[in-house]
Amino acid sequence: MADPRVARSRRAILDAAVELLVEHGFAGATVEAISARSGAAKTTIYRQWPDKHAVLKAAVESIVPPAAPSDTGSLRGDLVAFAHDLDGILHTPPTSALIPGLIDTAERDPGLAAVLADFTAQRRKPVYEAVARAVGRGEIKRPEFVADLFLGPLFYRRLLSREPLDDAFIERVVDAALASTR
Amino acid sequence: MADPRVARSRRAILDAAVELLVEHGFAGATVEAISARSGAAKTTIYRQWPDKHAVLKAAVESIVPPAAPSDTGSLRGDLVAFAHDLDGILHTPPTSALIPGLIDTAERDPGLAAVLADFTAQRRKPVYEAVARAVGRGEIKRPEFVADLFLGPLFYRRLLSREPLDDAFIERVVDAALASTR
DNA sequence: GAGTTTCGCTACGCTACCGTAGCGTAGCGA
DNA sequence: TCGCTACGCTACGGTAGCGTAGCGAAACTC
Repeated sequence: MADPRVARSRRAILDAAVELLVEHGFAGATVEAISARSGAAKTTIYRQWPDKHAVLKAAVESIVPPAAPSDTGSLRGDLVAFAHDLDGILHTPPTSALIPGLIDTAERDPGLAAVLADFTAQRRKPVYEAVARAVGRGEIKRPEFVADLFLGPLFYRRLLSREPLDDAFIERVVDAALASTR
Repeated sequence: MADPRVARSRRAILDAAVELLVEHGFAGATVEAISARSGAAKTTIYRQWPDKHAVLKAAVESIVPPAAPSDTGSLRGDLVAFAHDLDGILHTPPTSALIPGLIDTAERDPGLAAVLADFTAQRRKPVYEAVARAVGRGEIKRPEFVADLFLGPLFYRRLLSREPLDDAFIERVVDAALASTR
């Protein structure tokens, strides 16, 4: 029923596309380069997707990292755990190298904007859940904005100031986010 | 001595380049499009810059916004003022539309990375100065990381969560940054 | 094993863009 | 006014990339 050749070439193509996006950004991820690296013929690529845009979108979608749920019993512990998880995503490929290009492309591409929104939501969801638990425990009083206060400085370091997320910084970010909730 | 024609065409070319970067990103800012929009011939562009890359770099450099110094007497007041200034930069062209592309391009282009670093430094400098004054007044005790805690959430909203910087949010960001310094 | 489907390959047509050359013209400084 | 310089224009050569067509071969299903 299901021909394994389709899944095989599909995976090879998407893997090659992700590699090229990581190495050279959206400008360098051409159909011909994807074909050369994946070993799949250009015609095979166009048999599975209507155009280049669809290939790249599928490639990006194929690596949205799953949320990492964490319930340590305290909001502080949860946030520190999330921060370390996010540190990995922000500083190891493929996600690391893909985020800047995705943010830029999303500015003018509704389809990829949706993918980026999905990625953002994936990151915010466990934060919201941890905050909700903390509210339930009476641990904090003003839960609004916590996700922005917490995630903002972590992304800022990756995208703008280009400094690492060391433990001292993470502790401080968590402290600041928590301090304003009381 | 100085031929005004050079400055005139230079400005027309850079203005057109910025417009195209704003509208279509780096991919759409081609030399031919710049020529068409500016009214300057393609040859004139190549008389002033060695290649396309140099033109785009000059275009980006031409719009780095100046720092807005502010000294209200309290760190809180200074930060709120900076936040409103940054709100303008993050949400009105040309800077607004240029930042995502600049961040992405800087990943693989050392020249534009320097331009981005300059932009970032422009934003951080008055924050550092305000923090130094606050330390001098004995207003805060732990000045490190304040710039990240303060600027991070503001950029995060522009780039990732795409929510506006309303007054309630700005107040909260400032509160959080301040709370962790005591 | 027979029939079907997917594959890789080669070869295109087409467009967009880069960067250059040569020419005549118009604006500029002195 | 005169010489110089920057200009716009047209025309290139060359490259890269998109998406398509037709074919025989290989892999898969049943």
